[in-house]
Parts: sequence; C-alpha cells; structure tokens
Amino acid sequence: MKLEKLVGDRFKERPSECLVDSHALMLRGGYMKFVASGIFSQYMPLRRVCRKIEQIIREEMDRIDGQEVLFPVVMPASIWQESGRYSSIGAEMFRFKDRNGADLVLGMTHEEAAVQLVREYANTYNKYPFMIYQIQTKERDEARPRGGLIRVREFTMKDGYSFHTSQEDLEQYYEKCHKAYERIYARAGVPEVISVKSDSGMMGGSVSHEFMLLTPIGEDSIVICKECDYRSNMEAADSITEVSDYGDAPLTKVNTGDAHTIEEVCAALKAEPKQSCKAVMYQKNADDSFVIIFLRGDLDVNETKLTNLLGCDVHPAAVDENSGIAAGCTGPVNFTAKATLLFDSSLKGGKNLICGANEDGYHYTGLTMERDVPGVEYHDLAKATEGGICPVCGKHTLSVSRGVEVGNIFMLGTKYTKAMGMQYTDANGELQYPIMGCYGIGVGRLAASVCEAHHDEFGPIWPKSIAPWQVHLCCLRADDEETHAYANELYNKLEDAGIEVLYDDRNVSAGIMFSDADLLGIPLRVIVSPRNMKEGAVELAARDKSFRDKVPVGDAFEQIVKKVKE
RNA sequence: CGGGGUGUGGCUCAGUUUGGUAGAGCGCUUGGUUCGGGACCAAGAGGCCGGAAGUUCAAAUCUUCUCACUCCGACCA
Repeated sequence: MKLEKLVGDRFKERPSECLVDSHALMLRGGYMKFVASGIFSQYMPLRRVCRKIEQIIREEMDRIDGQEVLFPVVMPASIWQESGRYSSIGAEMFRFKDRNGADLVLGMTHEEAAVQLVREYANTYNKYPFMIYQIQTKERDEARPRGGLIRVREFTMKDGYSFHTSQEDLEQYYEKCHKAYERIYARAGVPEVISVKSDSGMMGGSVSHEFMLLTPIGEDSIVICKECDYRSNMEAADSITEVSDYGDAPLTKVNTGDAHTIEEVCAALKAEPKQSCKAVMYQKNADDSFVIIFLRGDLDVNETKLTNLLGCDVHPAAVDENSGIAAGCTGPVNFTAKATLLFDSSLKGGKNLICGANEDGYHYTGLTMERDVPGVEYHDLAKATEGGICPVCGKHTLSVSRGVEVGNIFMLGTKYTKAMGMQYTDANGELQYPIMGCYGIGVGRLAASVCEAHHDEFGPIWPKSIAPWQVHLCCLRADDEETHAYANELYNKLEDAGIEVLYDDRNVSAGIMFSDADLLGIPLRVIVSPRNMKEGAVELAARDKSFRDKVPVGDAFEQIVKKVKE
C-alpha cells in the first residue's frame, strides 16, 4: 500500500474535545472520523487493526470449540418481549417500527437471538454442550458517549453464548473461556489485562468477571489486594471494616448548632469521622419512598449493592419539610419519620459513636449499637476503600485503581432459556432448561485500550500482532533517482514476499514523513535515503525505540523479513 | 434527565464585552528555492459565522426559540 493514496487526513493539532490520548491520536492519525455522538467511521488503518483483533478472537474462540454464527442487527420486539427485556431495558435500546407498524429493535446484545437460533435444534442432551459466537455490530443509545472509541453507541463486539446441561459443565467451560480471554489479551499486546469479580447488572445470572485494563482514563473503579489475588470491580467489592469500639459511654444529646456534614459535626466534637454514624438518604424510583442507610462516617454507600439488596432502583433523596426527616441531624435513635432503615456492617458492634438526634441542631454522642439500636440486621452496603481490609486475606492491603472494561464473561443460568421456553430431553426422558454462559469483547474498545496503553506523545505504538502494517518503508528524497529506484525495488520484493508494507515515497520533508510514521505506529520503520545509500546502507528502526540499526543494502530484504517474522 | 461550555473556510482557533465591508495559523492549488524530525518565498482557491424568528439604517456580535456537539453528574450488556 502506498501512503500517498491512503485515504484519511493526518494532522498536527490535538482536537480540543479529546480528553483521552487514544481518542486524539486516532483522529489525528487518520484512523477514524467523527460522524455523530458516539458514532465513528473507520479509515483503513483502524479497520486493519480491528480486523487483526477480530482474527485473534476468532482463532481463540474456535480453539475452545466456538462456532461462528451471525445474528441480525434488526430484531422483532417479540423475542425481547419473550425474555422480558423489552420492558426492563430503558432508553438505551434503539426502538422503531417497520412500515406495517410492527415494533423492531436494534441489537444491543444477543441473548434472545442466540436462544431463538438454537431452541428447536438443541432439543436433546446429546447435542450439548456447544458455544456459538458472532463478531458483529451492536447498537446502544448510550446516555453519554465519551473518550473516542472507549464508549460509543455503535461498535463491533464479539459475543458468545454457551449452552450446558449442568452447572458443573458450565463452570468448566467458563474456566476454559477465561483462559481463552487471557490468551486473547496477551496476543493483542496487553497481557496486563486482569480479570475482576463483577456485578451482573441487567444480564442476570450469578458469577461474572470483567477483564480490565488499568488506566487512569478508565470508567470503572477496581479494588485490588496487593497481597493476595483478590480483585473486584468496586460495584461488587465486599467491604470489611474493623469494629468501631471507642469504649463505654452513655448516650448523650449535645447541641451541635449549625454543624450538619460529618466533617463539621466531627470537628465540632473533636472526633474523627470514623467515630460517627452517618445517614445517607435515597428514594425508590418507583414510589419515592425514603431509604436511609446508616454507615460509618468515613465510608460511602455502594449504590450497586444497595439496589441489589432492595431489588429496585433508587436515586439520591430530595428531603423536604413534609418528610419529617431532620436533614443533617438524622440518626438511628428515636427515628420516627417514614422510611426504610438499613444498617451497614461497619456499624456492627460500634461503641461510643456520634450520630444525629433527629432534631435540628442536635447530635448524640456515646451511640452504642447493641444497646441503643438493638436487634437490627446489618448488610454490606459500603464501598471498599483505599487501604481497606481485603475480604480474602484480611490485611489492610486494598488499593483502588481505574480500569477500562475490555471484556466480560457471565454465568447466565437459565434466565433466558426459561423465559423463552427452550428445553431439551435429558437422559431420563425428562424436560430440562439448558444453562447458559455468555462472553463478550468489544473490538474497537480493545483497539483504543491498546493504543491507550501503548503510545507516546507522537502516536500509537502498535504491538506487532495487531499493527495495521508490519513495515513502514520511508523513501526520503524520492526525487533522487537512485534512492527512489532502490526503494521501489525493496517495496516490490517485500510485497511479493507477502509482507504487509506501507510505502511512503511522497516527495515531502523528513519531518512530515516521520511524524506521519509515528502516527501510524507501525512496529518496523525502514528508511531509504540518499545519505544511507551513500553508505550502502538501509536503516531499520523500531517504533518502540528498542533498536535502530543500519544494514547493508544487499541484506536489507532478508533483515526486514527476519525482523517481521521474529 | 440535571448543571456548565462550545458551534466562524477542510483542521485548530481569534473576532461577540462596546453592532459598522469576515480574520490568523495549519492544510489545499500553482511556480520557485530547500530537504534526516511537521522548511521558505511568491501568487491563488475556499466561509450567506449551526438553524429560525426578532430588534436595528446596519447583526458573527443584541433578544427569543431551536438543533448539534462537548464536559461534570445520573444511567450503563
């Protein structure tokens, strides 16, 4: 391929709306073009990167006996009504009508389509287990696209669905798939991707893992133990705390004046936030009824754990006079207003704490949970914290990092097969519902993540396995006949040998040529120039700066082939 | 959905406060000189200033409405 004819502009200025480096570099490097919020067209370089990622995924899925299929993008509402998700999923799903007024949706995930595809076929236990997967476009009307390809509304995803006749079989396959995913990330050049325990969200099911690339631009918070192998998404992370025992003290009402926040109250009473019991208020989305969570003053509520416990969605409360709640002075003792009260485990066994007295301007000191609020049930509702206690090894070794989710795997159970009436006859002649697993990887997001993990100020540094081309051949001073003739010859030889080479023989300055090469991030750069020709040499340089050598003109072809193959 | 911000040649942006003939740099075209890290000189092309309505002798600039994009939050297989 000649760079001269490569469609797509490369440019110098960083677009102001780009906060994320991969976003800026992919626009600047002519990888993609903005079309609409969260929607991009891909130019050839990005298409080639994505194709290589897809091929790696395909090979690894085939290796664990996946069968590639293709589901439709447009689906009738009816199969989504069967699973119940037509109503449970909100505005995130694109919905429209066909000319006859029938309801259609654009696929944002394909569990329904997968069950629809195999439910008549897989009617006997003999046909199990099996896994089907596709690599295809997903459409999601995201509330807030961001970060270039990190979060978009239209994207390519590999999604796989496995079907089993026993939980043990699913677990075995899940583990196989977990390993396949590790191979995929390693092959794509990001072996540092880790798997973490995750919350299952709208997919349903019990056990799930997310594959995370740790980076400050990530949208998820990841809790990692530095001592053992405990790793979890913040959403699903257990919070363990020590008992807050500050000795015996009587429950005493004190005037705290205008102090309302935990910081103000604790400062006024010369205590640390850990010694307080704070109240965090929510309202159920369904009926606006109040939910109050009491937890230790230095902790925050993990809203995912809260909604999982309640079984419904909530929003932060808007407290008014009619609620009877004394905002800023709310406490568990003598609480009379109407609300659901929940207690976080961090308060269990707490002694001599500070809490609101449910009266404006007053707090209690000496709150002792068992004595003053007897018989309550405690739940784990707090967020894990930096330096917190690891739920597995019990040491104060938790750290919290940001991560981008580049894949996930779920044990779905029978949620979809039951809802959609998929059954098979087992060995005893009885009807059973198959157990499902599902496995996703976002291709574009992975490409952007690799770029994010491997770039410098000048451009991406693509790993060889997914680089758009293997060799970037630069012919400096193409107006010099001897130089140009040699570069042409080298280019033709490399092409004939099946090497992917991008050939730049434009008559432009070295600065332009090199900065374009930096933006394209191809691992091996070959520089043919009059200066090198005079020495009878060709220069080979790695984009990642791991080497920069001159080789004799006569050996150049062999040396390049060797570098590409190694 | 709530709160900010921004829409001006292909790109990055000035100009808007205080209304008065539409600007710069990059890119593009042509000619010339350069040439190993985004060269230089000269000559060009290219914009009804997101859209609509209004105020005014006069609107990129003021008013109202609207659309799009973006950031923070909510939401998120």
